[in-house]
Amino acid sequence: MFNIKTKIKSIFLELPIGSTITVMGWVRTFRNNQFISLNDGSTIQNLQLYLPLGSFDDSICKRLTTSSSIKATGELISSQGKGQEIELKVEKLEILGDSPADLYPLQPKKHNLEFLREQAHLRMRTNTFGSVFRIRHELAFAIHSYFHQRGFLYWHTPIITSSDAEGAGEMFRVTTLPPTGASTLPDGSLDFNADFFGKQTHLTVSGQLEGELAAMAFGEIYTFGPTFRAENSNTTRHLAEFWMVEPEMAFYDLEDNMDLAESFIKSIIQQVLSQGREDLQFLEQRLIDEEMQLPADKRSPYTLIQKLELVRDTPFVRISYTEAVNILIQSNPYKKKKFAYDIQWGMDLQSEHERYLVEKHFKQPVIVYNYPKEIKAFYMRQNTDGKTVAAMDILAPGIGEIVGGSQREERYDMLLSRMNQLQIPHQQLHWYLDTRRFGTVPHAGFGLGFERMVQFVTGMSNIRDVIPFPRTPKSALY
RNA sequence: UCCUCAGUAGCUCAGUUGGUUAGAGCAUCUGACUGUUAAUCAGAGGGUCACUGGUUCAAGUCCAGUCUGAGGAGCCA
Repeated sequence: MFNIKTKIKSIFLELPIGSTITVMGWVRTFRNNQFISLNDGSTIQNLQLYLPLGSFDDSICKRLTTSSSIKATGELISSQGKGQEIELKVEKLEILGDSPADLYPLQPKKHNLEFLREQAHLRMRTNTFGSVFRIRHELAFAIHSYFHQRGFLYWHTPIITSSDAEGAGEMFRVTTLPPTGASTLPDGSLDFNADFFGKQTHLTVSGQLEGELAAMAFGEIYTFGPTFRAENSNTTRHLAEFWMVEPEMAFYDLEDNMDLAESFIKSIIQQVLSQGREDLQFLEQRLIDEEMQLPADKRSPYTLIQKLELVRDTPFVRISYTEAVNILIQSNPYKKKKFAYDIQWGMDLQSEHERYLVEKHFKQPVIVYNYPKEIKAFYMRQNTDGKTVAAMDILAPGIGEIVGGSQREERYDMLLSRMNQLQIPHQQLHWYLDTRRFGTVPHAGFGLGFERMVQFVTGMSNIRDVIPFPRTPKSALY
């Protein structure tokens, strides 16, 4: 029977001094042959277990190594030591699983993140990753509750798709064809008729198009699922497998869309500020310690929590693409030719330009809207100026694009002609076009990269450190 | 994919103009100590210098290629 255990988190909340309780968890350190620092994952806080000298056999004490798992029962007392207020005076101790000290790869000291990335199966037992993944959970939960409270339907879109016309990047092929000796057509290409689905299939790169179908039935929906891109991207903000949140709303225009995105981000940040405080404080201190190494002018002006409170409390700046270009052209770095890339109306904003806007000029999240239609996707609604589409990107300090969205083109003829211009085959998307033929309505939506949001909230600089098992080019450990 | 940097003990790193048997701290192991806070003290063990080839009397060190990792860029969320 394991359900007699008390979670360490609740012990610190309730402080039931004098009562006898049982805890189970993993040993972080065993000091002075008397003190176990125990963590059970429910909180970043460790419970100190006190083993009076001589009360337990040497053969037991020797097995209290880092990451060994134990069950301990005793009385909760106030601590005589300085570092903690309470401790458990252990009367019964059972070792559930040994952890040989000469083999266990993690030491009770600071490891760098690259080493821990290679120990992905154990790194969640460290303070930093414990906090990151508890906050990841808190954010995921906050996302569901935000949409659920507003009557959005949680909509499951397919992970295996047969449409290759979504245009959101390279796709992973899904196949049961044998690696060698698969039957081919006369022209030498693979015969996908023999494949599992009788056609070529891929892992999804976006659930948006299927999300739009649901918005045309339920009004407001969101998806929250895994997404796959076979791009050879080697950066601190790209993964081959990541999680994306994609709300899609009928009867919304671009402004409604921006309002929702802003309210959504503020709400989930508020949720983490109130529910994940201890973990945020730990991560904040971690960043402060890290920044101590930097020269003063390179340090960030805010602490992690201050940054999140600022985002929660300040209205996002909203500027059109045209205004953004004007700001950039009048900026000092542009005049002094500090930008590596040129800026002209019609060109996509480069990372350095987005960073300037967000980190130097406005110093807070910025929504840029109404982009030139040439640099945006076929499904975005064309504006009356004939040059721009009703797109919007939310740019966050340190991360860049965290949300990309648009009002969708609901007019059948306009959509069809744009698809023809871009040579997108409509045969495969007849089901998508049908929504514009049968009861079409103005609608809009956006995509939020979940890991980028976790990065923003935790302050972790590499996206590989905010997902439990990162998949990147040349790397799918575990 | 491009540019830059890196790869030496389990971890973090030092290793001089190429020159004996490649070092340190932490961890580990052994012993001591005991109200500790990544406990402390003493001793011991631990190396395919990423891989392949080349230059040289001699390569951890120089050269070429490969692999892996990191940062930046592109693509994007």
